[in-house]
Amino acid sequence: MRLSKLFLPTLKENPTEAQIPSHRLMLRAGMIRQSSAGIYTWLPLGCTVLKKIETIVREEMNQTGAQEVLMPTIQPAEIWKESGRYNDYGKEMLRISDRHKRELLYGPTHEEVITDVFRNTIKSYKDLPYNLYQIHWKFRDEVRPRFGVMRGREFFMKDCYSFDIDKSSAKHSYNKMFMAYLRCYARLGLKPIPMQADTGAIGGDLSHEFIVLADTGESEVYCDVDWLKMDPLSLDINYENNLEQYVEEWTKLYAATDNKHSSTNCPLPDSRLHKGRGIEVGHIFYFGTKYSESMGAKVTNVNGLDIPVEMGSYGIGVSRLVGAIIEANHDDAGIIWPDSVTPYKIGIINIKYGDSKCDQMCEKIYKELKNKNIEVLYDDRPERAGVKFANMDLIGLPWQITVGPRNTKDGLVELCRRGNNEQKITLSIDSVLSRTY
RNA sequence: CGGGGUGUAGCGCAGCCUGGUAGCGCAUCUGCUUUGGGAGCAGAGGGUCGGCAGUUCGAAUCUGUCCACCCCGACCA
Repeated sequence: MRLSKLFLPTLKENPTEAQIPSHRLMLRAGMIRQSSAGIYTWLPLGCTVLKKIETIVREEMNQTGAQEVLMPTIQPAEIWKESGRYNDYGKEMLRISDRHKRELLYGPTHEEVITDVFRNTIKSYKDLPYNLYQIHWKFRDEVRPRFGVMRGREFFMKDCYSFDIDKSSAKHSYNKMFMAYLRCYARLGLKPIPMQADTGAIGGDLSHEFIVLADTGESEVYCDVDWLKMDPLSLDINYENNLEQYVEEWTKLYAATDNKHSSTNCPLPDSRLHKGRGIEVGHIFYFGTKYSESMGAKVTNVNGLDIPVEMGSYGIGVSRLVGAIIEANHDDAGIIWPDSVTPYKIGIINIKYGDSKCDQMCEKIYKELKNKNIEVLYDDRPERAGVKFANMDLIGLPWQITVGPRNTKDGLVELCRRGNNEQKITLSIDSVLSRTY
């Protein structure tokens, strides 16, 4: 992509409304614009990152055998009355009515919709288990939206719902999600820590929330220093096998949020206690028959008896993750994207646009990298060098190739890794084209 | 939902106390100079001062009311 063509409205100054780094940087880097409180338009740069995260989450979900669906954003109030949540959910649920005065709502979550589909179609234990997921928009009318996309009212979420015939099978479904979540976050360049959690409005008796560590996170987190060494991607997981040992491995180390932690109940000596900050980016629940019971989602078991199906639901805040990743990866100059989600892998800075040597070299590098299917953003604007450096640092592409008159005469360019700008290396155009990024 | 705050050009702000017809920096456009970390000079365009009502000869400024947004707390992916 040529920067001269890209819709990228960056801001030099900090917008006053943005208080935390991710919000500030997303606005400044031209990723989002606010539409109203807690509701955003995603501009090309932000949209690309969102899609990248979505793809990783989708890949990991598919690996577990979960199947993708799309449910409506607008739901009938009727099914919520059946489950008993229509009144319970409170003002966070946006209630609307259509021209016939029928009661509708903009879905804050989808247990009711999926349970409704399930009960109308699945009748036998032989069909189970199923795990169905979707990745799309939800709306919760938060009293106080804040922190940009980290706490919006409209948000992009992966939610999935498991259906099993009995408790042990349901536990396996839960464990699959548990492990898949660890993998998702790790692939996004984050350090995930699962923590025992309250089940809140969704209900149930088994639940974990996933916290990622970030210095500017919203809540304090206390955990065993050994968490920092854990790497979910090093595990070779077969989702067909019993995953209990892995889950145990990943829940035995101490971890607690500040409202559950106190120096008196903490089992760790100070030397092993890591105190940091974290952001909640996922939550998984096993809630048994809470909805299947109230909504009559029953299947016939091996003995010919109709029994309510065992369920769980599992959420990942995809749009929130964009903010969380930035919170965990930025410096004073801007964002530092992890390779897995960066909107472009390489930025080419043409220091002197209009200089035939610089232009030619940039064009060559741009075209050849594109031919190698590397996502590259070429700053071909007739701007001053300082503007281009500042912009490239702000949008945080992991690699920067600088082409300037100092080096073009010798056929050389400079390469540096975002975050290590002082460690620029000078190399030939051939080696910059042949190396792997 | 309780408490606090802010709405003036695309962004950041001053002006308001003490009413007299709107200003600064950045951005944008034009020209010249400059050219390796958000350039300099000269010029230009852009605002029904959040909306409505009132007081007044006259309202960005005073009064009332509504709206929007932000911050702190309680709640959440």
